[in-house]
Amino acid sequence: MATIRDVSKLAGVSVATVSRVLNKSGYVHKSTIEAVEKAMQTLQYKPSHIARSLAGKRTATVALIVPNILNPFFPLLARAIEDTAQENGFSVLLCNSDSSTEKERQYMEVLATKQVDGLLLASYTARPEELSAFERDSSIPVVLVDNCFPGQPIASFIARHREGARMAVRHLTAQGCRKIAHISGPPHVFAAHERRLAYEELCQDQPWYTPDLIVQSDYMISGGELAVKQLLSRHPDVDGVFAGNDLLAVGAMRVLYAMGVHVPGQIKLIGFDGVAVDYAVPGLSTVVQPVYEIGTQAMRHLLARIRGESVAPEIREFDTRLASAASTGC
Amino acid sequence: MATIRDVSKLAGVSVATVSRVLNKSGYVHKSTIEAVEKAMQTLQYKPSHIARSLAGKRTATVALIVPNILNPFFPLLARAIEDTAQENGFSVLLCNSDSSTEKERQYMEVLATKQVDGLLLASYTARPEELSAFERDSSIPVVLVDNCFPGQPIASFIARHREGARMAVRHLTAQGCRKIAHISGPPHVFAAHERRLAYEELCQDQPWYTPDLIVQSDYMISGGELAVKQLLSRHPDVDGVFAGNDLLAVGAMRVLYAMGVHVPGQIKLIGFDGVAVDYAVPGLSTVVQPVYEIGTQAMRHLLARIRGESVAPEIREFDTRLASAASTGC
DNA sequence: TTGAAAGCGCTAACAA
DNA sequence: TTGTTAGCGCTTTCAA
Repeated sequence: MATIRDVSKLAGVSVATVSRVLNKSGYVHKSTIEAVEKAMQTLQYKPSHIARSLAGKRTATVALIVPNILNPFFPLLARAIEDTAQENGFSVLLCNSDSSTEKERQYMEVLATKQVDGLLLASYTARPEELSAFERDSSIPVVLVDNCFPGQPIASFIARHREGARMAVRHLTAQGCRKIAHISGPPHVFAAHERRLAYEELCQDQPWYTPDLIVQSDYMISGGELAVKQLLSRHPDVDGVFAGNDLLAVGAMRVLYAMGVHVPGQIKLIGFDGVAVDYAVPGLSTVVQPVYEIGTQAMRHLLARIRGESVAPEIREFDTRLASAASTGC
Repeated sequence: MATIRDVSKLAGVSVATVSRVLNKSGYVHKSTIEAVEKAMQTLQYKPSHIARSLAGKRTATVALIVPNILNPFFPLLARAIEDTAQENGFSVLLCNSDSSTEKERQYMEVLATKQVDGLLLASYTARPEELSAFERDSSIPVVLVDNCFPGQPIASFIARHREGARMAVRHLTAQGCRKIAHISGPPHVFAAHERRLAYEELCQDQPWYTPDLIVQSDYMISGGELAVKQLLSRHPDVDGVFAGNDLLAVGAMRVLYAMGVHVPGQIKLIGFDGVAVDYAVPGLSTVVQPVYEIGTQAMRHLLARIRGESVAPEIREFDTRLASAASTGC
């Protein structure tokens, strides 16, 4: 592998000059530029990122920590982030935290010693103080995705879950549902909380409402299966289910199908996220988050921070969209 | 951030000694080890990966290039690889090639200058000579996943697709199918080719067989939708479909459902991969690849290569497993 | 068992 | 417009 020194010798200039043409910094005579570029060509010179990182301070690498890339929400997010990174000459380190604060902590420690230039974090367990401390100590900018801490100075990119959930419930009502249940996600997950609040807000004054129409679950298919069984044993007359996310909805759909309960004939079902839409048969109604857009914008913001542009750590919210399909009778 | 020099001063030893206790290399007196460790503690010392990489040659980072993390096959692979990497102190860079040789080439160039220690490649477009050349020029070991070049000295980890496909076809036959079609994947994809060969091998001598029972497609849901439409217009009497992968099967299932063709009553359907199983309603029969195992073993092999252990670049094959469900009447 | 010192390949003052 | 040089933080001979 040719080094900057080899190039400088071949071109008959100093390494500083080579560095200058490499970084297009400072003044270099046109003819020297050409000579240097020619030397680089013939030597097949490729600057070492490692050496650059040690000398300068940029690694051109960011990290993405997600709970689990197997949850279909995250591949789309990862893809958006990687695309945007790639366009800007950055690489992406992928980390799975399993929502364990311990694993998150470990990752962040390694990432700091690897000197990544920025961190995109999809976490529902991290505390805002820890994140601020990490930013301060490591001086690595952090951007939160799909979560936020209102009032804290942490950049966050998140959909308008409350509004989206309202759309879901209203849609069920509009489709004729008269007793709607909700399978909610983990309460410490901001999005899950928001969705549940929207359901309660719209339903709690209805004559048929009782608190145990809400079944709490995780965000997994198996959770949806379990939840809908519980629900039907408590309330056999439910005719609409707002599942906290698409995985829960798929789980619910599978059980209903197995039990011979017709969807949407007997029960109408709607999910949230818009990630499993293409897989479900029959089509699953859902509230679609603009995940790709969220990822792109989050990465753009992070890049701006990395470049030292002074961007405020605002909370950016994104509109959702109702996608109605067979599972609600559309 | 404390450096090795800070530690050496506080401990009253040289940086070389600190380096020795850091790497547990060479002889160090027990009492000095303790002193150094104490100094590291009080200074909260964390060695810089970057500096280590420049001095030594290890980055403790590998790259994973996949066509597209959105294809549900790859998150599972990525998860396996990342888990194994993490257990061994390695990080994983994620790259999406979109099966473009140009993007692959670009990534590999960047990865070489970033001096990743190894490359896991899921590619159906790369040529074996290029890979060998890359290994030689960059001295970065490459492991191929879900593809292989028989006869070439490139380590490969891949399922026994031919056998798996035979299971699929035999299962359809056993379930009573008397005219079986095949939706095949891209012909340049090794796995797709193998699966198709198995289908042909088992079906071409049947009285009902005609070559146009094979519809060629991509490996996407939309492809499956299109293919099954074509198929039914050509052969309305087909009663079994072996889809080249689960995405194709899901696409087929959606169209069949929409057309009012009952699955499995009128047509029995089976997929391949085992990645969308949990999403489909009703359950999709499929041939399950041990994707997690493949990823784990591939990463282990790569780690061995990185450590300089002399491992032969063999082709490792993995058994598949039939998972029968509602879509074939089980 | 320990230390001094020469790099690893590059950037960024500072001089010229 | 260009060159000299001192690092960046660590590893690794080579001597002691």
